[in-house]
Amino acid sequence: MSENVAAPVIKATVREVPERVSLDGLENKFDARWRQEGTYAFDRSKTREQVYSIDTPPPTASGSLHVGHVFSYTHTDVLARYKRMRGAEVFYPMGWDDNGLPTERRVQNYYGVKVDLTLPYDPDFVPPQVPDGKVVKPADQVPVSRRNFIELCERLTAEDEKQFEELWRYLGLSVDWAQTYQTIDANSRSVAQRAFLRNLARGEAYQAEAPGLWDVTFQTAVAQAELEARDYPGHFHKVAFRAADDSPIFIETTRPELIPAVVALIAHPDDERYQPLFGTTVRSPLFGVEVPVLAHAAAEPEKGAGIAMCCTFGDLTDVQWWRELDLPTRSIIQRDGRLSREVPQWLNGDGAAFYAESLAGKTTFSARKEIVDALRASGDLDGEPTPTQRKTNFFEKGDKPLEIVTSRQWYIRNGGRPFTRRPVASTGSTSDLKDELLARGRELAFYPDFMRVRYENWAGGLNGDWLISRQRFFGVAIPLWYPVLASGEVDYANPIVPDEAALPVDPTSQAPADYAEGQRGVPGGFVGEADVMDTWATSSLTPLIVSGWERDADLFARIYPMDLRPQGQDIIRTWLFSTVVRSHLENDCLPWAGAAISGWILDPDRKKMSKSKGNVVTPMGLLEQHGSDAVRYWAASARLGTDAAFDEGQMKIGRRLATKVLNAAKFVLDINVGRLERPLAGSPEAKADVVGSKATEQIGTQDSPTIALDPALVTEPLDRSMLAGLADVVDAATKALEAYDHTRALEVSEAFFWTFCDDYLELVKERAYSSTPAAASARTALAIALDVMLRLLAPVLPFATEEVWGWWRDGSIHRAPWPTSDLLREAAGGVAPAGLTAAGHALAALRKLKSVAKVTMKTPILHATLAIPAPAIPAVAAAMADIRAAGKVEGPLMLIDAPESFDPTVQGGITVPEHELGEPPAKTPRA
RNA sequence: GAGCGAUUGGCGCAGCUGGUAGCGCGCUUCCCUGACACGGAAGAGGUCGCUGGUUCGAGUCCAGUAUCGCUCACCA
Repeated sequence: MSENVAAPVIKATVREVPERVSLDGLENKFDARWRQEGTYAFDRSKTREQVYSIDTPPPTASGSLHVGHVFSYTHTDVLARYKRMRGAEVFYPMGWDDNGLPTERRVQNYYGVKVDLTLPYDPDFVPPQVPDGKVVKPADQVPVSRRNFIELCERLTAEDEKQFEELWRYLGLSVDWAQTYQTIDANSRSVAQRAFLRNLARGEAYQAEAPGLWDVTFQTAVAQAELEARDYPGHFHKVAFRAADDSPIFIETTRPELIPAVVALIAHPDDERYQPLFGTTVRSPLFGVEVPVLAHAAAEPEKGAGIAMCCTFGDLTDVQWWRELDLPTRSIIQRDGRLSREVPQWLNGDGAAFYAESLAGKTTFSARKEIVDALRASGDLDGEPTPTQRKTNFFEKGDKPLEIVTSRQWYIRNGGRPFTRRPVASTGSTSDLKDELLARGRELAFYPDFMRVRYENWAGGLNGDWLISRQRFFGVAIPLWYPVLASGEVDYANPIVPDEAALPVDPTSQAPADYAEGQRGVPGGFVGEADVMDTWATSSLTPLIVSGWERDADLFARIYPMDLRPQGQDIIRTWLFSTVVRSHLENDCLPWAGAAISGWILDPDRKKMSKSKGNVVTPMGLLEQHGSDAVRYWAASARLGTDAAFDEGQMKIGRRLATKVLNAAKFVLDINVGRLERPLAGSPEAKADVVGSKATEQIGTQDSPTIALDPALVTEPLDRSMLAGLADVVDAATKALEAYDHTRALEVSEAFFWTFCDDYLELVKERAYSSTPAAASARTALAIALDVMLRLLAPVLPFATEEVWGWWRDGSIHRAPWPTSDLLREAAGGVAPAGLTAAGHALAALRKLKSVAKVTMKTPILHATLAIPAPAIPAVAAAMADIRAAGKVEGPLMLIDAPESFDPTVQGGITVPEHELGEPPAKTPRA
């Protein structure tokens, strides 16, 4: 700082300052200008060290953006603008997550179509016209090929995406709109398929035929990350199994409809009640199936009767027992959630007849009723079912409890099961994958830091690998085919893999190399994998998608690994974790250095805002009503990781601040170009000046419209003191933003700005108006402060600050350098910030006199005595002329030492002219 | 059941490495002062959830406890 060569003095030319300032219309005005001038365009000639790259969350395209989006995206934008002003070349893309179930459902309803995998692609397909709001019943939906369906998805989401972009532009996100992607576009599909194939080649992706959680509504397997435990009412049924001697063994179950699928009864090995039964068999009620009584440590003696019925499969504990005790498989629940239509082979006699007659093809709900009735009739039900409330796993988007069915699925290793990777070059590591991923979590910077525990909880608690295959249509296809053997059987164990150069591929409509389409589904031919990947399997690759992985090596080297992932706290276990997994497996590094986690928006009742509650405000309406700067101010007032209330009051404060910025700037600039210049009060010319603004303006035109931001011109102690305070603010704001604490930065900047307006501006006003030598000091200090304060506020208030910048500076403020304290400290010349504080207190004391006397502030004070703590006396004395002018003190103003008090107070009172006091206001009692 | 946050004037929040509380809104009173009435001035209002402990001294550190929120686990 000390050795710096004096920077050239900035000379600004004031072009035009509007007569009336306004925030209205700034959003569209500057969106157009920024677009035209490419203000936020990414310069890809910059090196990795110069680049700050952001892995922007792609919002779900099929739906609408809500206040929560505005909130969290503003956080990112504030940071992006800060980094840009700090000189970084910011890579700030925007994606649209149009891949997956939400889009699929929306397209299905919007166009009234459904996918039929057997149909060929029809290039001339025209979707049916569905009137707005009409819902086409599934039976009436037009079947289309998957490729046609995907085209419709792309068409519809393109419209949504246009609207989203409009909103983001209006909000002022400094995104480079040339850097956009969709999670279903060809590049994303290529990246997703390529990454999958590489996982496959390295043994990190595998398929397995296994029992897993299944949603019967969407008829797809779901992953652990998509589960949601919800309260679900049920009943305990006390049911008798029979031992060899016909004595009853009571179990308790909430799912009696699974009795036909029972494979064992299980109790804890130490449970003395059941120890005699271990190794024996018992008969199931109604069906008379003999099942063993077994011991397993996972059985809990306190739960229910202490002995559990193990069925294939009622829950994940059943799966565990089935696996560890090597039990047979007796599945009766089908993929549609109904009991199988054929009588299971292990049933016979009366049991088989009962099944055929009363249970086959029933939903679990009706089957349960049938079985309970039958148990009651047979005397195997002890007492009546007792209601209970339990937690059950649901698919987060579903509304029926998940069932467990056995199916062939694809998995990617994520540490949920023990796995050791091949030693990797960089570390030579052969540690367990879970440990490696936990280490990655420790390596990643979380803002705020406590969000890390969510990662650790999740990664540490995984109990299975990541299931990525979905039995859906709109998604990235799993890029595989399987040979069909001569027998007609499909050889899943030996998938046919496409060449990476051919990606993306759709195995349901394209034949693998060396095969002809005519060989599809015939012996000696092939079948295509029908499943798609889950949407997270694509979005876990966003850093690779945006950075041109395997497509644009030059770009990749400048962007990846990235600097920041901003995202919501709710998807740490999904998006954040899965991205770390993919990056770790593919690139052996973290995908980004840090993750900024935004909180929720709560409505005033402290409930999470949600559509279903009908309390969602449309963001565009909000922006139009309050102005984007105001809404951004509200968002920026909440710290990362903290939930915030939806608070329009805060937006009004933001608007007030933005308006104040315009007005204060207008004043500073006007006064600098002499537009407001006027003779000192009391001089003969003063009387002539009351004519009005026209005359004043004419005076102003005498001066040059050029302002020199020259620290050497700041000579008065009060002015220097103000700049010293601002220097501290710059340092504090910079430090806060470096720590991703945008709230703190805003707070200190804003507080200073108000002090600047309320105290400093008022104190120096008279001097700055005048043509005295000290006026130049005030004017220059005002201009220097304005220049710095505008830049401090620019990340939060991009529109108001850009407006003001345009009045007197060239280029965009958003490409201007972030302020440093050097120049300010130079101008302050060692004067302490406390001087302004003391003078401000002195002024406040004078104001208080008038306020207490209930007179207007322009009332002259005839004499006053200020008691000031001794250390502050020199500063106040130095600013005496300003204090007298601002306080309109016309008579003597005495300063005396008041060691007891830290604030200046008035002693002895003041005198204001009698006539100014007027009649004391009549005190009428209030109702 | 485990973990993580939060608990400060009516409301929304700050209080960094401990020294007897700050801001904004709202409220009261006053002022249309030539940057701004989308403004300005001055006020009233809190023993910082509770209980202990460390310390000369604790919203600030430690232990426990309560309430709220979230995350994970919990389907017999």
